[in-house]
This record gives sequence, structure tokens and C-alpha cells, in this order.
Amino acid sequence: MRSKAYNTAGKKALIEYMAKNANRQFTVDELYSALLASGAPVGKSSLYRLLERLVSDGAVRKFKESERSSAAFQYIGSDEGCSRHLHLKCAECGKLVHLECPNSIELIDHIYAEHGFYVDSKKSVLYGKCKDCQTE
Amino acid sequence: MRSKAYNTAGKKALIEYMAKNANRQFTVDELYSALLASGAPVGKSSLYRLLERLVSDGAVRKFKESERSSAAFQYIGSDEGCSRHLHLKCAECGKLVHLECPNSIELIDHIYAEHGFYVDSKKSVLYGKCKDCQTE
DNA sequence: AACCTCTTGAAATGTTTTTTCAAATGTGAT
DNA sequence: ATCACATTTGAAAAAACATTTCAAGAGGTT
Repeated sequence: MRSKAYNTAGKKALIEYMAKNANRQFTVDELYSALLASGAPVGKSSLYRLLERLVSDGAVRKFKESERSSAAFQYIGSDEGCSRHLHLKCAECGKLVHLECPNSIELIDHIYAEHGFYVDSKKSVLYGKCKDCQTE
Repeated sequence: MRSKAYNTAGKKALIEYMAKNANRQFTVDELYSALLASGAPVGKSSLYRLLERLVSDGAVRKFKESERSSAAFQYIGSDEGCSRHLHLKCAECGKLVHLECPNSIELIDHIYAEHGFYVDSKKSVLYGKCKDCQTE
């Protein structure tokens, strides 16, 4: 059983900042600098702890791309839809695409029904190249 | 342009071992110990370098699960099919399922045709729970 | 064998993440 | 408001993980 969560200043600052920039991803270092600059500094150890909790709560998604060595975090919010549909992440520009497409949900259901495998779409990301990055 | 690849003893030992245990995943440390025990030791720095190359060649796949902190590697081989179909990985037992299912290929094609996003299935893994681990 | 290139491994270095623990803060009850 | 108690914080230390360095060694070619 998880202990009761307190609503602290640092936590609020982090969530507010990430929610405001939900279209972007951040490393822990970037968040540390950003919050420092915003006047609501949060220690790095706290950031690691807060992010870990937010990830397990589903409000934030964690990415680990092969190119960069440090993990990146992106705000998802409590949007229930995100627990159903798949996410595409461009390995070039980092853009996250929410695949609001019935076909992807169908595939997940099909995999469960026919192959017996339960896909956790919160943990799963398809990597590739977005439209914009293909032209280069 | 990549420089010519030499076929060294260490590389052979690594590939042979991983191919023999293609149903399992290994961390660098585990491979280091295993090769040491097998009488064909390979230094860790070499392992990191060899694995990086094998991954970029597509013969080995790299996983980074949230639970464990170090990266895990699994042999795929030069099976061309693996560059097309999706892979499912059980977050419990680590089993890798090759989703040899036309539906998944269809979805990837659909995503490209309709959403303009090129999915690199060599980099993409769906995480979840396999049939065996669901009963627990 | 001679030659050149690529690879190796041990150690040093760099980077990222986790742990520690006393101090500070949040929360609910009074 | 204040108390009591649990949770959280942050700086520093430690651990874990990965990369770089570079001289020595091995692979491939002629």
C-alpha cells in the first residue's frame, strides 16, 4: 500500500511547468534548470523521485532513446484516452504523436484476443520518423 | 562510410553465445561473466562496442525496461522478417514475442499511408504481459 | 613476412541515477 | 493556531552505467 501523497510546492511547480509545456520533452537536467530559472527551484533528487511517481501514476511518460544517454520525460496528463491509443515518437525531432486511430486500438484488442498478449500502451512507444523529418 | 569490419575472436564468441541463447536477454555484465566462464573472455568496453554495432546492424535488439536500470540485449539474427513485424516483450518474464501477424504489418503500413509517420519496427517494442504471466 | 587497418582491454573518465539522513514542510485533528 | 506525526526535501555521497583513451595485439591483403 502506498503512503499518502502530500501536495508540496516542488511537486506543484514541476507539474505546472510540465503541463504548460506538454508538447515538449525534458531531461532531468533541463527541468532542473527551468525550475531554477522560474524561481521555484527543485532539487535533482526530488525531481527524480517526483518524476518516478508521476510516471507510475501515468501523468508523465518516460522515454529512453538510444541516441541520448539521459531519459526524457513528457507530460501526458490524466487523459484516459492515452491509456488506450498508441504513441509514436519521432527519433529525429522528438515529437510525440498520439495515434488517435481506431485501427491501433483494434490491433491492441486483436493481439489480446488472438495472441493472448496484453499490451500496456502506457509503456509502449513506436519509434520512427514523422512526416516533417522525412523530407530532409 | 563505415570502416571494414574485422572478424575477431571476441566478436565470434559473443555472437555464438547470444545466438545459442536467442530466447534470453542479457545485460552487459551478464554477457561479460558468461563469456569469462566459457573460456572466451571479452572485455566490457569491447562488449559495449560490439553490441552497439550488432544493434545497428539489426542482429541484436536493445531493450530498456523501466524496472531494471541497465540495458538488456537479445539476439535476433539476420532474419529479414524482423524488420517488418512488431515485437512484444513481456515485462514480467522478459519473453520476446515475434508478432508474425499480418494485422500488425497492416497497421504499420496504414500509419505510413494515412498518418505520414514511418514506424521503424527495429526500434519499436510493445511492452505488456504475455499469456503465461497473466494467470498469476 | 611486411604492411596497414581495425580491434582489443584495462584503466581513467564522464555521465546519470539512487541513496542517505537531518531538516523542513504538509496534513489532519484538536 | 498549534500540536503531533507522516511525508518530502535537498545537498552530498555513493553507486551504477557507459564511453573514451591509447598502446599493444590481431585480422586481412599482397
